[in-house]
Amino acid sequence: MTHTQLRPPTMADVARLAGVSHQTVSRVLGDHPNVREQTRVRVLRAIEEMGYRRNSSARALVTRRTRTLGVVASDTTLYGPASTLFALEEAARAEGYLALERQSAQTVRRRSLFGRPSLRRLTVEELSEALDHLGEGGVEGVVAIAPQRSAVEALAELRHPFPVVVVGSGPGVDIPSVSVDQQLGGRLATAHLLAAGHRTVWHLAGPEDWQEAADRAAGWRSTLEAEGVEPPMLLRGDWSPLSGYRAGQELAGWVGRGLTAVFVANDQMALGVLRALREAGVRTPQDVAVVGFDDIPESEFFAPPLTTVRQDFEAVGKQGIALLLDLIEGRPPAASRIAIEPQLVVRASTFPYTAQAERVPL
Amino acid sequence: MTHTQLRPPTMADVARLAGVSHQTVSRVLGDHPNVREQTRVRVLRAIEEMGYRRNSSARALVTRRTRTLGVVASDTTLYGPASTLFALEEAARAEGYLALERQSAQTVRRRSLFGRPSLRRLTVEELSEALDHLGEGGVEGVVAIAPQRSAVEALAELRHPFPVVVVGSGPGVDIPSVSVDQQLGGRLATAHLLAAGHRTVWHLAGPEDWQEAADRAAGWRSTLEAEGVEPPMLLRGDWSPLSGYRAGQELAGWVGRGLTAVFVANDQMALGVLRALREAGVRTPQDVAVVGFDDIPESEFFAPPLTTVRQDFEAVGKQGIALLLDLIEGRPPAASRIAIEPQLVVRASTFPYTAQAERVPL
DNA sequence: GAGGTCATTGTGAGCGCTAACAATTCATGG
DNA sequence: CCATGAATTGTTAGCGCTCACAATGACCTC
Repeated sequence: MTHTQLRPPTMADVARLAGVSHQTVSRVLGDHPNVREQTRVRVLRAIEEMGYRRNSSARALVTRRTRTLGVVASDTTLYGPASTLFALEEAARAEGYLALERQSAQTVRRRSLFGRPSLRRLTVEELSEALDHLGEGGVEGVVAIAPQRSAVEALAELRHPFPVVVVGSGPGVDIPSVSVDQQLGGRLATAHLLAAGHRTVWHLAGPEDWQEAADRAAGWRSTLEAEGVEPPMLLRGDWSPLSGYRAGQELAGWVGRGLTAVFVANDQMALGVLRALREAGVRTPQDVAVVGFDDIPESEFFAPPLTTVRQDFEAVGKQGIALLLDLIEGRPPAASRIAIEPQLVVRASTFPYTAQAERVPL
Repeated sequence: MTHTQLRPPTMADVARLAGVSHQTVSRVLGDHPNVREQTRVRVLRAIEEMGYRRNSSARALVTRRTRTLGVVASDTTLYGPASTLFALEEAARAEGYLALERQSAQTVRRRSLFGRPSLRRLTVEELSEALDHLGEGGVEGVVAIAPQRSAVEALAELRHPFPVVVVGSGPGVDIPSVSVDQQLGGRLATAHLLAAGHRTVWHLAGPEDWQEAADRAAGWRSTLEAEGVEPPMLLRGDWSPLSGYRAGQELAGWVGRGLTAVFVANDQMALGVLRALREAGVRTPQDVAVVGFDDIPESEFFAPPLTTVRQDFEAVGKQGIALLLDLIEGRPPAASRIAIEPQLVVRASTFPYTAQAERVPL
């Protein structure tokens, strides 16, 4: 047992031991300039000797600053939200803040009967309760990792005594936000496939309610339309490998009937698609090229290694915290809608960009 | 903008509006029994009207309770630590606590040159700083997700004014801990392969410093030795798919020379092994059976689907928080070394248990 | 040597809340 | 009708800290 149950020493105790007033101790701790070196050393020694630490509650009470930020997240078992969360904590720490985490959905069972937790919509009540909870924890502001449109809308309705920034959801309701430019990602993926010679590109999208899913699909659609190509039927999954597998089985049925390339809205579903195609005797990329989204650490080792779109979560975290701090400090924020550029990572699941430069437009 | 910059109302403000004393307001908020219903309603209405929230710092100052727990983690991009973190937050919330998160390693770049962040050892200084930081955030206790032996040792040395519980590291230094029984996991995996008819089982272990890696290897070794089998050369990786890929290339060279089964210490490395074997023309499971560890959501969709060992992180989180709270409240903990049982999940990367029941002992 | 300036230290108040105790009200029974 | 005790409400004193201001003393300047 390396901790004691005794009441911890106070500033006054330290002051007494050092033979100064409590205010001088406070000054030393606050790096106040006008303290004689000799006094400073004496105080520091006393602090060391007693193992003194300032009481954060007392400080927060008088300064009205807790130096704590809240993070609300829903399904943090997904790669994107999880990566964002860690980037946020890191950025907050760099700014001298602590991160209070709070998942807003109730127990997310690790996997349902067949491989994946079911995605839950965030209700207004859940979000409201989460914000209240964080508020009672004394946060000065909150970053919400809210990729679902419904969540952002709920956030816009809610009243709270601190600023809130949304990350992970693109333009939508009028809330300060930071996100990766998902439409651009969709365009990059689709254009890559078209440039490799494919006449058209199919798309397996994410859940309807997710802003990111909608944006990726919009990027896909606009790229096709700009080339005068009628977008084929859109498939939907729930981000899970299993849903990708099922969609892949369906896609396999279209091979030979115009399907040669698929843009899948995330890497996990792409994994399922790859497996379904393989089981159906369809080769990747010879018969069907596949592009994913996210660039999870595993995708480089899929069979075959997956071409995908990488998102810079670190940048999202940094910008999100920067924006939130601007709001907290009352500074005019540099921008209240920040978009980060994604990046295409080409691997073996598509033909290299240069291999079939000849493209046949319709 | 849904927040105001005005000074928030205090209990006294509410009391004035409701025509009672601030203490009565406090009583209402604290669900104190002896408050007349009529008064209660009046106070509640005033609270509602002013949008009043209790000041957590003031409460914490006088009650000496912050209802906040800290979590230190190092590499939270790995599946295990990440899952544990979320389980901890959930369990803490269920007990009415908030979770203050703090990563102890500095910036973990998402991926180094070739696919993975490098694993960092936690130094005593880093851990010490992390605990200090959390301490200044007012935590009542800390859960450390510390799978590295060096981290646990550092923790044992450190002096801190609150209880600390370690999760994810098995028995070792004398610190209260909760973890999955990794040795049992190693035994399950190895016994499964032996029972399927393999003469021996190779092992690709995790990094040397990781307690989990050591325990899994120990379970593997003891199972072989109990059967009178001399354990083959042990390979090491760093948990990443890339390191698995490299080890897989080496393993492929041993096929035909007694290698028919491999137990890989985590699923990500197993993914790399599978790819290397495939590229070398080695079939799984016909030529070489592979077992992983962790049961990440993707492993069901690997090529082939991976037999692996599932860990119950939710249980780890619950037990970890329960143990920490016992310590905080000064209750005698039920047990200060808790082990959770892992579970074998059989898939196509090994022959089903029943397929080759005939086992030929040496 | 009086007056001024600066560096250094101390004093007092009060942040918003809860806990302990004091005061008031109300119903009841003798 | 008044004592008696329970129910209800109010009063007071800090929790440990920072802020504003006051006090002290050393050192100049003319």
